[in-house]
Amino acid sequence: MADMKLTPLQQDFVLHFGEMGSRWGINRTVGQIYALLFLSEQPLNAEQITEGLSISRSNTSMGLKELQSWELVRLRHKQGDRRDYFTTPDDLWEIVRTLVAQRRKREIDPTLTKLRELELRGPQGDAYAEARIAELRELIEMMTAFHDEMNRLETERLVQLMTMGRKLGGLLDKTPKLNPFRRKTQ
Amino acid sequence: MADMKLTPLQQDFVLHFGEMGSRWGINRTVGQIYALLFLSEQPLNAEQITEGLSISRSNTSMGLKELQSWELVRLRHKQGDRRDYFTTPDDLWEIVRTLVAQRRKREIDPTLTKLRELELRGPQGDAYAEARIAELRELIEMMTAFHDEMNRLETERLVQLMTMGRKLGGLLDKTPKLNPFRRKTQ
DNA sequence: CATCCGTTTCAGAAATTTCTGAAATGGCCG
DNA sequence: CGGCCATTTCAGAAATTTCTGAAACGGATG
Repeated sequence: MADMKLTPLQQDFVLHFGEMGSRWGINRTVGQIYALLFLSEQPLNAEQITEGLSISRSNTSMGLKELQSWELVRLRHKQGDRRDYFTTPDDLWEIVRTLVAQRRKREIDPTLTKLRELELRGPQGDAYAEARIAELRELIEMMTAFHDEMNRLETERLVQLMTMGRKLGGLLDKTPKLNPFRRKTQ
Repeated sequence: MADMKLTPLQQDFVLHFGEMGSRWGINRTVGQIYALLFLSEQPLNAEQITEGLSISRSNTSMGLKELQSWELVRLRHKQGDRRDYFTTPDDLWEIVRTLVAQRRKREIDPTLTKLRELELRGPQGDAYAEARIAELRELIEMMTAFHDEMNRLETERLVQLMTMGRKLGGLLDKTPKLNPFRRKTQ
């Protein structure tokens, strides 16, 4: 663990996460740091990450700060060593929960706030736009409420729900019911 | 509809979508074009969008191309007018389905492919990393299978499921069952 | 309080992404 | 075919984001 040469497997995984970073809304370095920590059994310190990824020390520092702001990374300490060591949670479901929660916070919540703010202005004479905005707000509220529910489930129940497969549809009452989100025209 | 002055409501909504664009993995212009189309009862042509958003004609063209590649926008034609007109679907659920499908295609599927590729190499002597990769692949497979299931449901059933609230947990069998994704240690 | 060691900040450099105007393309019509 | 109109392409300009090295910071220790 001293010289931090990556195995070909780590190398490949890390590079992939780096490339995907931009699609995931993080930058390459942040993706690579996360990937490296994800595959490391032992916590790593900033120096090891810097060396492993051949990036600058300050870049590592910024990347770690970013990952901490996402709460995707844990800080650890070792006896008699004042450097910071980092890991990712062992439990993948916990990672997913964090990821979803953070994306919601950054990608959804600000828009929900904005939509509510727009509605507070009351009718402005553009009935279509106003209806469209209200409809979007309702949809987002429904989805976030559902997310809250799923989040409340213990992991075990969640896995149970997700692995139900075809049985899912069967659980639901098939009585015809009006769908508030379907429009009359197209 | 001729001179495309935006109302304050449209203006504000469009600017918000522009700002959020970067968080959503699209650029400002693309976000703005989508927002404008979303609030427009009538389909708009490229010229109207260009004018409404005060951007260049070529930027509009590129933005529309991008939105078409996401399948988030529909092409329409008017009698005796050979310009292309664009709209967003009336049905918000359809928009959400498209969005989720596209994000999965761009953000998840390539990684799933990569993970499988890494596993095909067989044991390389880094048991921890190999286990971690396998675990991640299994998790992603479970989630995509679940997505496929949800996607199969008609909108009405989906809404029914999402609005179940607390009853969700109650539906599930509470018999203790081993969770294949929880690790022994932390 | 001076030094050591690890971390963070920050201004500018480098890289990347976005945007524009001009030119090219493509199809329709007379 | 030649002109017209809408759209796309593309090379360079502009804007934004990422990355680096150097300096500042902070806190433990002798």
